[in-house]
Amino acid sequence: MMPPSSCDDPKASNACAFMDMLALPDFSSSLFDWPQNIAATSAPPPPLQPTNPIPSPPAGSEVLNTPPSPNSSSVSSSSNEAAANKATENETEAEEETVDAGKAEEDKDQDKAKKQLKPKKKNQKKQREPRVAFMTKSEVDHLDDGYRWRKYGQKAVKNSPHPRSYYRCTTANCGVKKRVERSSEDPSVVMTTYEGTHKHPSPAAASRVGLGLGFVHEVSGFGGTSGVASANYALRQHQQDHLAVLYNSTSSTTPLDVVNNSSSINYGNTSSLSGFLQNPENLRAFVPSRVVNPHTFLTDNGLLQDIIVPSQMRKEGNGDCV
DNA sequence: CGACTTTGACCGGCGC
DNA sequence: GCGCCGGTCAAAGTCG
Repeated sequence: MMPPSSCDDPKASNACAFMDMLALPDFSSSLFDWPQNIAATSAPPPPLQPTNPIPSPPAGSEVLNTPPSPNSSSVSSSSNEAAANKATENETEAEEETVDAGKAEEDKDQDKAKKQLKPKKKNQKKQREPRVAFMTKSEVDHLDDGYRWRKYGQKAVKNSPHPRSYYRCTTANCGVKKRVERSSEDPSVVMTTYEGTHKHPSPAAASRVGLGLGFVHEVSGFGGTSGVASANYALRQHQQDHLAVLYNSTSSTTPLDVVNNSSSINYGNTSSLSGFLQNPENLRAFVPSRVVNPHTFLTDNGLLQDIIVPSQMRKEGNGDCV
């Protein structure tokens, strides 16, 4: 079922590739104390811990990159923020209500009422759940990431012939959500956004002990790991060979990190998420303020280590890994 | 029959 | 204030 994990994959130098492809500023000497020879550094991932088995994205697709559109930070956060906040509120309330199982019925009714009347609290800009997004090249919209999702909505996307689908983790008390939409430029590209953190093991992971579904957990400081894990999983699963962008929308519009796996896609229109990401300038501008601590990244077997970066990609930027 | 999808409606935020 | 838009709900339909 599950494709072989690529943890032990020789694509370890992804971190390096990551930076290269992004043509990021020289973080190695400024922001952080980047490890030398990242490529070499990405040593074999330590035994994965079943800590936070996170989701895993897709099966049967190539992870490309994410879609935060430059102008609209829709994917990443801003525009979604509002709704997200709203949602969060609802979720929070829901949780509180569910505390008392005996009131299940009542809650239901209340929920309804809530929805209809919305006496919601205001000025409570709840913190957005950590979000991670990535693009994959796939024929299927809903990629298998190891978790079970229920579709709860679909909306037409402006300026795009492809609708956006909304999924929620079916596990009780797990508020993780996922948004899936196809790129308007390249229909073969699926943009997936994970929001929130799973508080339970992945069903798939359960039967996949040792597969390495815990690494994402190591990427601390991101504010969340589910999405990251999912993305990682996806990447691993599909051995994508494209650009993968992961960002944490928790912090407004700053992506957590961007991982480039390839440059085979050419999005000319920067007004689109994909196009935006294709522009190194954009990436550069996006990442710096919140670049993930390389140490965490590399030494903890974080994202990069899990994200597959084809050798061909490693030469995108400067070519050499510091 | 339960789980999941579809789909139209609703709601709140935001920009004008 | 109004309209647009993203996100969510929930009834109805579909599927295994």
